[in-house]
Amino acid sequence: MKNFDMMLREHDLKATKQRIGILSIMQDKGHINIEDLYGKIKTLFPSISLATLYKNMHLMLKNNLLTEVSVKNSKTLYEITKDSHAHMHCENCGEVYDVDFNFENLIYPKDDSFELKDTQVIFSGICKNCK
Amino acid sequence: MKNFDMMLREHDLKATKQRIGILSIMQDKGHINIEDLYGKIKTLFPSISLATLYKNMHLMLKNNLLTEVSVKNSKTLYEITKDSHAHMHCENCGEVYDVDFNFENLIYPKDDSFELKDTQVIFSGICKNCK
DNA sequence: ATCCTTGCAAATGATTTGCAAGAGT
DNA sequence: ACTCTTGCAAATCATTTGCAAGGAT
Repeated sequence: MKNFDMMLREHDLKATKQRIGILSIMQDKGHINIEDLYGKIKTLFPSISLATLYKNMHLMLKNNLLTEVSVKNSKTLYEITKDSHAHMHCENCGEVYDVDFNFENLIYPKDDSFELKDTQVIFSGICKNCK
Repeated sequence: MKNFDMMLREHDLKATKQRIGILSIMQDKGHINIEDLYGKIKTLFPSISLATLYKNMHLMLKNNLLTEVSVKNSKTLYEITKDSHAHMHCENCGEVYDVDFNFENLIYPKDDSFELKDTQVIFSGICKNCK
């Protein structure tokens, strides 16, 4: 718990028990949407409100503690910000897996008029479990 | 108009004037979200309802005439399905640009347990106009 | 003629806001 | 103590549904 406590402080956020709870669930799940996260966090803090969850998600996103993962046909997912990697998204069960990926290998028409900040790669298909 | 008329038929959809209107706006705009699309389509068909727009978008997506583009922190965008390409997304103005991209060049740890169907690449940053 | 699509209104679902009480530093 | 966060309720915004009338083949 000291762990998440520090993470929050380092990102200029107060370490509330709700936030620590959110982060511990996210660490456990890897990728999670708001609905599922709310279900989980309520088992830790039965009185937590959805408004609090949304407020915290937005704050942690803004402070770069969390990262948004947008996948087609699915609710937006969130993960704890990690080093660069790609995602595999199962179109059947919706699960998202991290994939080691070296962005240096990406060959594309460099365009100096565009200030590149981030690159996202998402592989869609059917995962092992669903085949 | 014969153009979109045929496109619709080829995808097993009736060619209604509302659908043709939606497609012509999309062709013109390239990438557009529901809200903006509704604003535009209403100038062509003032009495069109949002429900009709949503129903048609879902049908055309299902029949692969349209493709969904999910970008972070923005409303979902839609485009007319085209040959494979990547996207550049401006974090400032929200504009999305198509980028020629050869997916053959993508090097990643192939995993036979995952049945790959589609790969999405999104470059985020600041576009020329916003710099 | 038949089946699909439209437009409307209402229902549902998702996200945001304001505010008073409580928690963190 | 001071400021930020929480929980609640209500407001707003986004998407979906059912149904009767109209349109496409």
